[in-house]
Amino acid sequence: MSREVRVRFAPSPTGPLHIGGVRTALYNYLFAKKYQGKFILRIEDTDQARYVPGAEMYIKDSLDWLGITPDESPWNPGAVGPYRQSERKPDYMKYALSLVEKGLAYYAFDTAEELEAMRERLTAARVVQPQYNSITRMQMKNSLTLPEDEVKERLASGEPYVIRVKIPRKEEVRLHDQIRGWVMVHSSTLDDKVLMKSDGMPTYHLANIVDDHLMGITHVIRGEEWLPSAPLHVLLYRYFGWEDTMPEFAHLPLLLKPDGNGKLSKRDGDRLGFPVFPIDWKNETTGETASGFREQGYLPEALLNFLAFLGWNPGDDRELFTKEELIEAFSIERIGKAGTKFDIAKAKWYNEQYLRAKSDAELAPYVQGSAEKDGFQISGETAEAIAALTKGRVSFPAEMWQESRFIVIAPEKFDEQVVSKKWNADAVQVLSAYQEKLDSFEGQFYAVTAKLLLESTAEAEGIKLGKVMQAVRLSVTGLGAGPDLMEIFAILGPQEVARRIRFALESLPLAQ
RNA sequence: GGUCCGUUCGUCUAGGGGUUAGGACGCAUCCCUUUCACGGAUGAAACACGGGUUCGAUUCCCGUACGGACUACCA
Repeated sequence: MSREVRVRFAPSPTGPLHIGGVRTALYNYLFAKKYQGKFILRIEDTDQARYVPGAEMYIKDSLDWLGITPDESPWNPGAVGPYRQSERKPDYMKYALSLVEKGLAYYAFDTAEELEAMRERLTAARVVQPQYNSITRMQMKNSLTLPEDEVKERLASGEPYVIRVKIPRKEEVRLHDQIRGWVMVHSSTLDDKVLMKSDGMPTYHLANIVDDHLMGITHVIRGEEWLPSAPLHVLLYRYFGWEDTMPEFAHLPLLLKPDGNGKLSKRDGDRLGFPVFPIDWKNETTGETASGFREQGYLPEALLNFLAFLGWNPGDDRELFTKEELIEAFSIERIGKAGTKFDIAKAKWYNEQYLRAKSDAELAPYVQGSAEKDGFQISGETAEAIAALTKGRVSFPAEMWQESRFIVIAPEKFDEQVVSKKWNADAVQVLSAYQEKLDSFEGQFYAVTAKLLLESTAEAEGIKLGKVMQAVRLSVTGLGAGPDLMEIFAILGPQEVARRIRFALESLPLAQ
């Protein structure tokens, strides 16, 4: 009988969640849902110095926006809470001490200066990797080297100490990773990592193992940056006697910068012209805002789809997946091994696909919102018409309004390049006649109606419509290019079109 | 430096001992369009290198190169 699948996303609230973290969360979510398991959010706030207020809510808001809401979290706790490590503080010392009792960990009293001196001494002695390990620990101040009485005395006097894990001298540590297969590391390359810090808080390594065990985590899906410390984690499971329920590991390939080298970092923010955060993040100390995908106009379902394909693929040619389809298709076996460069052009393409798939009614509020920011109130009807006209031409919702604001705002200036090239006697002749016909027009004014009327006008004047078409567009929109002109006429209505044409005729006298 | 991980078109990737090495983004050309886009079609574009193993390696093995992660009382 296999256990219920339980996975966790465990960010530390040290700032805004970056997009790589979002992908990790997504993969965890997809995996959990695929197997009808639970997706847990655990806040790893054991580093008091780096704690950033607001980061927790940012994480929650980001996940909510993308629809990858945890089944258990600080905000909807399950049975294994609390879900913030700072609130689980008493547990960790207990577990660390159990290791000390078993002789698998020890107290260490070395000061920062002493540690630094040790590293310098080792470096001077040409030791390739100066570290606190099975060899050097015998020259340091710890419960392995100090007399028992002195250790007790130091502890009783309240002297600061840490608890370090005792890594075996010679041992091959084997670790199975679902993406990379078996990974072998020799314990001699590992150091005696700190488990409990002198402030009484656990380090990531201890807290992570204890919590994953206590929370019944079955699969650890996390970034590749954790692979080097995974052998230590395996060792800890063994030391605690939890090997039989040790989770499966899957270390995800990293998200890389699109330019140059290295992993995509928070600093890359707006440097590269695209966001690396899911939603806007305002830095309270500097007052600066790092932009997010949401505010840039990315639709959550598009970003989700894009993110899923960064390092994973379904094995066939399909690329457009709803969240439900992703859940159905997802598997750890199909996650790639190599790092993935972040290509914003593809994200944009996904956004276009999802934008076009939306109904005009769904898009209307976006148009109304943009208009309002611009200082205009427009009706739902107009907004829908604009959406219909522009959604196939743009990448982001806000561009629909930008593409068509001349519908609401009559042009006062005209594109000079188009004026000089296309504004001529023929155009003036056709437009003069057309505006008169529009004035006397009665009945429903559809796009085809507008077109028929324009065509017959040009014909009556003996002028090829194709020669003056751009001038017609110019007179009504002020521009040389844009959405289907006749559809625009239909939205404006005959009177408004006629009025604009007259304004253009007055504003643009023909040069003699 | 050390340990670990990786390497198919510019990018995301499929594939896998014998293939015209497939798709997508982007790019180019053409078609559609009385504009610009959308859409459609076509095209250019890749198995890092060197050794093995094999009748045959892009695919398996080893090495090299290159890239990346880690190397804190940070996660």
